[in-house]
Amino acid sequence: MVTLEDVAKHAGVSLATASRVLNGSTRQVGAPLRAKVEMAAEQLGYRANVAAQTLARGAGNVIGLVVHDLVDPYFAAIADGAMRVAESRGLMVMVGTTHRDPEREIAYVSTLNAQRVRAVLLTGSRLDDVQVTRRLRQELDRYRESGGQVACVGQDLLGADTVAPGNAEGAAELARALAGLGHRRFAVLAGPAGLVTARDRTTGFRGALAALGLPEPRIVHGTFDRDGGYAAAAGLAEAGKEITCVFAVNDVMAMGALAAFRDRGVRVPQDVSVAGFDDIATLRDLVPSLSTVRLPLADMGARAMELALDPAERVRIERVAGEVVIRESTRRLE
Amino acid sequence: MVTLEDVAKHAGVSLATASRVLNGSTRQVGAPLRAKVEMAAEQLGYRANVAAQTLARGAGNVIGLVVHDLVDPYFAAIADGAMRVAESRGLMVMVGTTHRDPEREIAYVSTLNAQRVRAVLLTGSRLDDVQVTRRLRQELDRYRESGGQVACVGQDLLGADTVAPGNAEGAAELARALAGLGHRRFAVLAGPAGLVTARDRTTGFRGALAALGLPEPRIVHGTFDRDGGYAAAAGLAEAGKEITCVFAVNDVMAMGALAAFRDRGVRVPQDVSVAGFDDIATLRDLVPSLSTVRLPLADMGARAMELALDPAERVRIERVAGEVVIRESTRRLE
DNA sequence: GCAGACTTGGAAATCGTTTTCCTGGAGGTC
DNA sequence: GACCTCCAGGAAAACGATTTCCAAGTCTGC
Repeated sequence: MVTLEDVAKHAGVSLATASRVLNGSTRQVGAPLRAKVEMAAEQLGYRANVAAQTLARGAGNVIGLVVHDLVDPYFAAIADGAMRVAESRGLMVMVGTTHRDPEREIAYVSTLNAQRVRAVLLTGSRLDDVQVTRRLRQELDRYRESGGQVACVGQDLLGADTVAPGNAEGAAELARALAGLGHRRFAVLAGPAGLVTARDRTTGFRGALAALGLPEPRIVHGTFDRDGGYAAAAGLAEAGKEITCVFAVNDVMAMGALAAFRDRGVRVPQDVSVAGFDDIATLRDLVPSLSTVRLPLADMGARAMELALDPAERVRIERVAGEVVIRESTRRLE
Repeated sequence: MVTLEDVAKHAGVSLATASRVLNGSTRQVGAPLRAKVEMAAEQLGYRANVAAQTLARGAGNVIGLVVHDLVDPYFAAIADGAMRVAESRGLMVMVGTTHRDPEREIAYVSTLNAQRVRAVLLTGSRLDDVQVTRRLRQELDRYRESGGQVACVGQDLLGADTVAPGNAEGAAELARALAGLGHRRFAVLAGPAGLVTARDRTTGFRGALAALGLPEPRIVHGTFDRDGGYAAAAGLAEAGKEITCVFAVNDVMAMGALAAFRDRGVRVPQDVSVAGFDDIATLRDLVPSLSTVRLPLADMGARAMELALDPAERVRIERVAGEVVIRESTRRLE
């Protein structure tokens, strides 16, 4: 293991000079010495020890990123956007996946704190659990006290810079668009009861329907993933036929719903319309193509990273509006 | 920032004792002191400084993971498997995305070396470029000299532990299966010319056809992603009609091909059969469902992580066989 | 009751950098 | 030419842990 001292010795200069040459400093070093140090470093194959640098400088160049599930394209897209920004600034990203376990999320913040990462990005929906949220906030506060930055993608529940998608508003606008197509009797595949994102989308949707004087939609809970959408839609297909339009609170669930209907011979959109939320890129080629609310996921991730990297006095909440996109999976009722 | 010294002082013990209590050690500490230290740490909200630990111990608990593109479900699945193993051992994962730029890959190895990560996992296809491969190997050697472990998912080109999917064999078996369905005139959406994975799958497929005495398939190059599949299939649809089966060298390209055919009124599988490779989970709900070669991606990622974490004397190459899965996108010719 | 073995606690060296001082020489001004 | 400023270079003190070595007890066995 070749250290800076080896390089300095080999170049015949002091440790300080070698450090100044190799790892950026405000101080100047004369050209001849500079050249000697660079030569020596090259010859010996010197690689700075980041742990030592982090210790000495008191701050590293690593960012912590916490997601629920990397395989979910929603998180993959956000992570991708965030990582591009980090890369462009020469920072490494440390990723933790919670698999939707809030305890793991708290544990990750603690670990990332120990790693003295420069900032932590928390992405994904919070649970509607005061206890857990409180403990998470506590852990975050501890991290901030030691100089860390925090940013979120999702709900503004943690007192940190947040990129907040307009879940309720987007869902409401979707509801109005679907009502505009003539739909009256809806079902909502609402995901888990305790998940704030799912709840916001559900209530936004219901609220808009109520404002239009339309009947209450049928609410079906389930998991927030493809299988949850499948199961919920399957239950629906068995039960009543009077529903003309199903809103799944995310695209992946909508994909599951599509599969469930297909397996049961229910045609989409002829027999029932289906809409999702997120506009996941990987799912654009589904047949029928999915009506949904588009969220600029990569941009949201990128923006959150920027917020974390360029701290401000005040807590900043940036709202991101979703854009309703009507495609083939929802039809106009005559 | 509360340090171990603060804790020790607060508990009225020495630094050494505090260290032994809080951060695992072989040495015992008496119950009363132990309790005092734990109390103090709790009260002060002590979080160990990993940079300092890494420096003192000479080895950190971070793993480096290099992927080409996190949004590509292929890499997401591998990364997920790898990260689960890392998590189960209490290790953090630092992720770098190359966006298919081999220079970035080399740069990442260098950065991860500087970070003194315990192991580096390189996933994804190598390019068929001797220069780049040589330089990457050089960087890896430098990393290994300083005690790092390396493992790959993909081709065995780097002299490191490798989990190697049977690309050629899987493609060959797929070719035989498709021939068994009565197909004779094939096209291969072969991806980029220089990409080893793409090349292996293409040559495996061609080889099997040749062995069966079937005519040469038509080879169309393009990018390795959805749009590449779309463009290649689009070109194909314009040109000849005599082709009855199209093999896209990965599922994402096959999805693009499906879309291209659909847009042009070419029915799959009635007019043309389509097969892919990988069996991406997110794509299981495509219509028609995709015939493909299943690769246990998450397991491969997990296995590579295990190889990296449990080093051996000899370089280990583990071959993973793909399993042909025939679904709806390929039909039997009568 | 005592030699030897084992255990527990602490002082201090160490890990590889950065950075603060300090020093001596060069350059500029009057 | 004296004085002041500026600057390149080096010695040494952090940074926050771990770990080696040493000293002082505490057991054990006879």
